[in-house]
Amino acid sequence: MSDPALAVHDRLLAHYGPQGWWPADSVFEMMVGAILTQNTSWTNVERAITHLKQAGLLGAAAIDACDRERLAAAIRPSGTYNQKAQRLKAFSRFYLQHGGENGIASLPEARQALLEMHGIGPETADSMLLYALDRPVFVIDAYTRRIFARLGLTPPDAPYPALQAYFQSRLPASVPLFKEYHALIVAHAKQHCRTRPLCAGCPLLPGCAHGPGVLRPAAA
DNA sequence: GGCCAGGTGTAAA
DNA sequence: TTTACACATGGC
Repeated sequence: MSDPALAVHDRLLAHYGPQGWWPADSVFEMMVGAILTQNTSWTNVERAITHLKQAGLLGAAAIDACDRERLAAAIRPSGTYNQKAQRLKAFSRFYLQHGGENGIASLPEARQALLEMHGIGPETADSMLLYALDRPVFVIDAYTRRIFARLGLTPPDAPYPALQAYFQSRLPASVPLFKEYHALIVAHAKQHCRTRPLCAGCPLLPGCAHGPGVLRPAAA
């Protein structure tokens, strides 16, 4: 009998297939995307990243050197662009000071160092650690909290560290597994569990309309 | 026109 | 220590 946390992953993977996260051309682009996607749809992040590329601003030195207003204008489609411009500049400085992703990756307390930066919270830090730096940390987002609360596996108000511990204590510490799992949760949430407080047709819920063990889209 | 998006930080109560 | 709000564009 496998753990429910692993069973959910297996069902999601069987249904949706590998998600291929994180979509980016470089490690730095991934980390930029992690900041840009804060409370923002990925399609808007893509627009912002395209603008950055066109402006020659998708590099730490370029972001560090450019005016905050110009950076903000480039990332405008991602929303909260003034905040994010400031955050990108702070992160780019951090990135340069540590000698790039390899320097950051070699920090024993990389997570703590990221969290100490203004504008990088636990989800952004863990997204960077998992997808950009290949550290086996499980990323918790609003979807994860919502879905697993609905499944009755975790308390709805469980704090971030408790949810992270839930997964990390039950799953093998595998970077590919953690990457795929978080991506699958997002893919599933987009399709089924966006609405609150309950998604009656969610195939992961007990007694769902699709019957036991069956995963397919809620749309008829 | 309202709600939501691969959150985070700050300020009231 | 909770709760509320600001940040802000774009899709549905």
